[in-house]
Parts: sequence; C-alpha cells; structure tokens
Amino acid sequence: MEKVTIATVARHAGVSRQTVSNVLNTPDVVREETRERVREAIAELGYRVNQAARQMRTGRSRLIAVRIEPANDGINGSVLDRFLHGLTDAAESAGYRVMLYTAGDDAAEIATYEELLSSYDLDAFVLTSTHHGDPRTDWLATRDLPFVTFGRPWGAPDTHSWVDVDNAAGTAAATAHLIERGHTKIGFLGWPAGSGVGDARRDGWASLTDGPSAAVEDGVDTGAAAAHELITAGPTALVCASDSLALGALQAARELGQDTAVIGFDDTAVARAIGLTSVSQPLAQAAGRCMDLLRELLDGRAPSTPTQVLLPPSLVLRQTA
Amino acid sequence: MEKVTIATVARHAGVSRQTVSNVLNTPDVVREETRERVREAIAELGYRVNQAARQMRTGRSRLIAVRIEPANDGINGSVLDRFLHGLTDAAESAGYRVMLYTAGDDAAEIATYEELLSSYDLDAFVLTSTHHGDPRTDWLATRDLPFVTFGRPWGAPDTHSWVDVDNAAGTAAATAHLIERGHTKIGFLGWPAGSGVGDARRDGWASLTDGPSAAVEDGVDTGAAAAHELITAGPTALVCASDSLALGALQAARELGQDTAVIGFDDTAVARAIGLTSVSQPLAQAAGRCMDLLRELLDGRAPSTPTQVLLPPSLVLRQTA
DNA sequence: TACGCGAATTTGATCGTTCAAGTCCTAGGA
DNA sequence: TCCTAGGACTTGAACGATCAAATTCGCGTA
Repeated sequence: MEKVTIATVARHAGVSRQTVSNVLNTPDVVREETRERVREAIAELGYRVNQAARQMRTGRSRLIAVRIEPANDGINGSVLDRFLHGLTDAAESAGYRVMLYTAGDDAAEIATYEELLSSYDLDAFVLTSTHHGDPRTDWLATRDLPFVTFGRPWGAPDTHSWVDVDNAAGTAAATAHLIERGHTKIGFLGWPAGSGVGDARRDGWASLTDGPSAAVEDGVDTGAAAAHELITAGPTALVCASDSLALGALQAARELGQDTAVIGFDDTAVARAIGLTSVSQPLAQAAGRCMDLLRELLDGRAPSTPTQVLLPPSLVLRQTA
Repeated sequence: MEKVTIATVARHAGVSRQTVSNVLNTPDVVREETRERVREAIAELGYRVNQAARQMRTGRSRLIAVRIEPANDGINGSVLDRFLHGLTDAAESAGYRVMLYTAGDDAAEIATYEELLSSYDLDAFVLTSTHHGDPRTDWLATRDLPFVTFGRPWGAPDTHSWVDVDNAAGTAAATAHLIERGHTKIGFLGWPAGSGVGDARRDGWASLTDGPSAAVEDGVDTGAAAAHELITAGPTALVCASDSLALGALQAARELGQDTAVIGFDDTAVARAIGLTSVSQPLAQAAGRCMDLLRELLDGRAPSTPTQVLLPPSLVLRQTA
C-alpha cells in the first residue's frame, strides 16, 4: 500500500486538498455534505495527517516534553513513573505525544529547552521537582513559552499555572484518622524545616494535634533512630513525612515492643508490600490536570491569570493504622 | 532573534544550501577549508537542523518509541523507570529522542504502531515485557520495521535482536554467595513453572544445589506462607525469585525465630529500604545496548543474523545474606 | 592546445501540509 | 437586468531541509 496523502484523499472525494485540510482543521467552513464525503474517504483510505509536514507549515509539533529523572536513590521511586504514565495517557487523548529528555542540572535543562525548541518545535513543557529559586520557570516565562509545573513554585509568586498535591491535607487526613481511632497522643516524624513539601506535611499534622515531633533527613535508619526516641516520649501513633521514615518507625516500635500505629506518605511499593497505611498522591489525576492546563495555554483560551490546582491526596488504609 | 535556517548559514559562509547540508550529513565530500568555514557559521549563528523539514524529505524522524506501562501493582515498580532513563540517555547521545505511548493490550499497541508510523514517521521501537506468543514482534518483523526487545522472545526463535538480563546467572550468583558463606542447605522460593523469567531464575539456583523449593504467585503474603513451610524443612538460606517473595520469607523467618539468610531479585526500593540482599539488573547498561543494536539497524550496518545480548546481573550485598 | 575526468560546489525539484488569495455560484436588492 | 455579497471551494506559494542532476574548476594527458 503506497503512501496516502491529503492529495490522495482529495482525489478520492472529488474535492481539493484545501477542502480536506479544512475538514480536518476547521470543519465548520465546509458544507455538511462535502464534509461527510471527505470523512468517508479519510476512513476508507486510512489517511493520517503527516505531522512533519503540518509542523513545517504551522510551527507546532503536538509534542510535549518532560524530563525523566534518574531513579530516586531513596525509597520513593516510581512516583514519577506513575505521573508519566498518566501524562502520556492524557496527552494521547488530547492529540499530543510525550517526549522525554534528561538533564543533569537546571543549566543543562535550559540548554535542552533551546535544543528541543529549535530542532523539534516543541509545543510545551511539563516541569517536575520544582524547588526554591528554580531558574527554569523564569527562563520559560521570559520567553513566553507554554509550560506547567507539577509542584508549586516554592518561595516564588504564582506567576504561572501549576498543579500540586495538598500535602498538608494529606497529613491532616492521616492525623484525623488516628484521632478517630482513639489515639490521643500522636507524634510526627518529618524532615528538617525549609523544604516546602516537608513543612506542609508537618503543618497538616500540627493543625489537628500537638504531640511530640522530630526532624531528620529522609531514610530508614535515620527514621528508626529518631522514632526510637520519639516513641519513648509516649505517643501511641506516628504520622511520617515519607514511607522511608515510616518504615524506620515501624522497626523502632518493634524493637521497643510497642504497638505504635504508623502512617507513611506517598503510598510507595514498600507501603503496599509491608502493609503500611500511607497517604497516596493522585498522580494520574494530577497528570490529567497538567494536561488540561496546557491545553488551555496552547489553545489560547487561558484565563489572564494563571490557574493553580491543589489536589487532595487520599489515605490508603492498611494494617499499620 | 529571527529564525536561522540552512539558507542563513549558507549566506553567512558564502556557500550554497546544499554545501551546508553536506557538511552536516556527509562531511567527507566537502573540502576541509570550506567545511571549517561552514562549521564556524553554524556555531556563530547557533543553527540547528529543523527536524520536521529533514523528516519530510528523508522520511526519518530520529524518534524512538517506547511504551510506558501502568505502574506495576506489585513491589517491582521503577524497573521500567530506570530502564527508561537509561534509554533516554543513550538515545540522546546518539542523536535520537524517546517518545512515549501507552496501550492496554497487544492489539491496541499494534494499532498505535500504525498511528506512530504514519503520523510521526517513527524510526524504531523498543519493546519491553515480551511474553510467550507475543504478536508484536511478528507484526513488526513482517513489515521489516527496526525494533529491539528488552527481554528475549520466550518460546519463539531468535529472529530479531534482543537484550536481556541473564536471570539464571543472577540466582546462580546468589546461590554461590550463600555456599561461600557456609550454607549447605539452600532453598528456593519462586513462581509457578511456565514463565520464562521465573524458570530461568529457578534454573540458576538448581544448577548449584538441590535444596527444597516452592512455587507460588508473586506477593509478600504468598511468599510468607510458602516460606513458612519451606523453612521448617530445614534450609538455612533462601534464594527468592523476587523482592516481594523475599520480603515474605523474611517475615516468615522472623515469626519462626529463625535467622534464615534471604536473597531477593531486582534490587527494588524495598530491598534498599530494608537491607535485603538482592540481585540487581544492569538496567542502564541494558538500555545502552538496546540503543547500540538499534543504531546498527538504523544505519544499515546490522549483521545479517540478529544479535542477542545477555547481560550478567550483579549481587548487591546487604544485611540479609 | 584541447580534451576528458573527477572533485567540489550549485541549482532546481520535491516531500505533505496549511496560508493567503483567488474563483465560482447563487441569492437578494436596487 | 445588473450588481453585490457572501458562502463554498480551489489554486499557487511557502515552510526548511535533502535528493538528483547540472555546473564549475583544476589538472594530467593525448
């Protein structure tokens, strides 16, 4: 079977190239009868738009770029994995495709933007792992390029659209659940102050109770050590900022012979494996919303002020709480 | 800054468009002096090839497609994640980019191939999760499309190039390590016969010893139950087909008050988190080799018979063995 | 001196689509 | 009857690269 182009379809339907193009891009300017005839021809011939040709003329590629990060060293792998899957899904149904790239640091990433834009005419970017003083958003914003971040702009004004998970709501839900179960002394095991995410997770817990708390770097061992001390202070339950810390807490409780209730964060594979109750981020949903925001930007129907979406996480109940 | 095309460069260097194109694609036909002059102009203007235009003429996109799977329900998340990262990296340094797609089943995936080929002129595919009677490889092979699988064609002849990890060598290394540590009665906890990967992992263990063994569906609970029985049969060490099973085995050993040595497979986040000794797949390396094979195919310098690459996994020693 | 040959470079056509500027046709108003 | 308006559709040009064929330029040889 030889190549089917817009000209083939046109000939087959007895119209001109442009009319076929119109059926595809601005169907309302074509008479209904003609439109149907062309659509039939398209279906019959199995015609598909050649993106390269379209792109050359319009300058748009229907491609979206996302950075894939090295597998997280810690316990929290596969969060990005799930987000990526959701994004690919959402992009597909919007007629877009996801392209991957890697970059060692922010500067390299910005260089990659230039490359992707000039070589591939990329339509938009989705940024993850936003952090304090992130130079990437500025770079993109200055050039008026469409982008959305998954993660809010920590410490910077909300000058662009973003989607994030409400971390505070997550730990608050966890704390509320423990209170409902009758716990009255609930501790918190988190990270050192300063990271936006970590602070929010602590705040959610602090909004409902005021038990003992500790702050350590993420890790199973650090978590175990801190939990050891914490538990001896008397709480019957611990809310943790990550599954790693929660795992450490469980180990500490076992060593101490205590039946401390423990709740983690991120609902990682580890949590599923060991039956750890954990706060789960709605990653597929977040990806979908990112795509929604991007489409608004790309279709030019974005509101004048950027949109911010904050999604509530859910609590996955298992054995540990 | 306005658009820099090949014509801009040509004007700047005082040559024709075609000469610039030659410098880019077949530098050896251009006189050295001219070549240098053109290269300087390219650098000075920051020129980059427009892939869409190139693609329209050549029919090649320098794009490679990989399917991103829904996050594995089990404990083994992030294996694909790491592979993807490696592939993106390798592709980048070969001048290619990775495009993602999703597909519910093999039929949907084949439909996606058609779409990707006709709309985006995809250059090649990397397939993961190969399985018995995989229709995808046949479809691609019949159409003479370049592809490589990560995972060998289970039960089918080696008619295409593939890269895989030597599962048997992995469990053999684990077993050898246990023997070296003085264990004489080493059991195996694996999956029901029939899956290529699972059988290979069992074979590796069986090649060095002949302790008791069990076969159950993957999972922490199923693993714990099976290990419970297995351990009472007397082995002082267990080689497991997955980290999930290994985790179950550890739980069983603890319940029984035994200090059974345990080794898992895949070196997942869980293993890292709980200190489980595990067999680690060289995913970045596998991705690199996949890309190597693809380049051979794409450059037309592939040997007449397809290449098969079998990579040895490594044993990551931690506390459990 | 003229000729032929190969290396180096240039010119024109082309890929498949969309944009911009036509053409054609019918209906309605003066 | 003629003119205009506007809806429906068509035509030519252009996007930026590469392919194929043509041209130019030395240089060795008859």
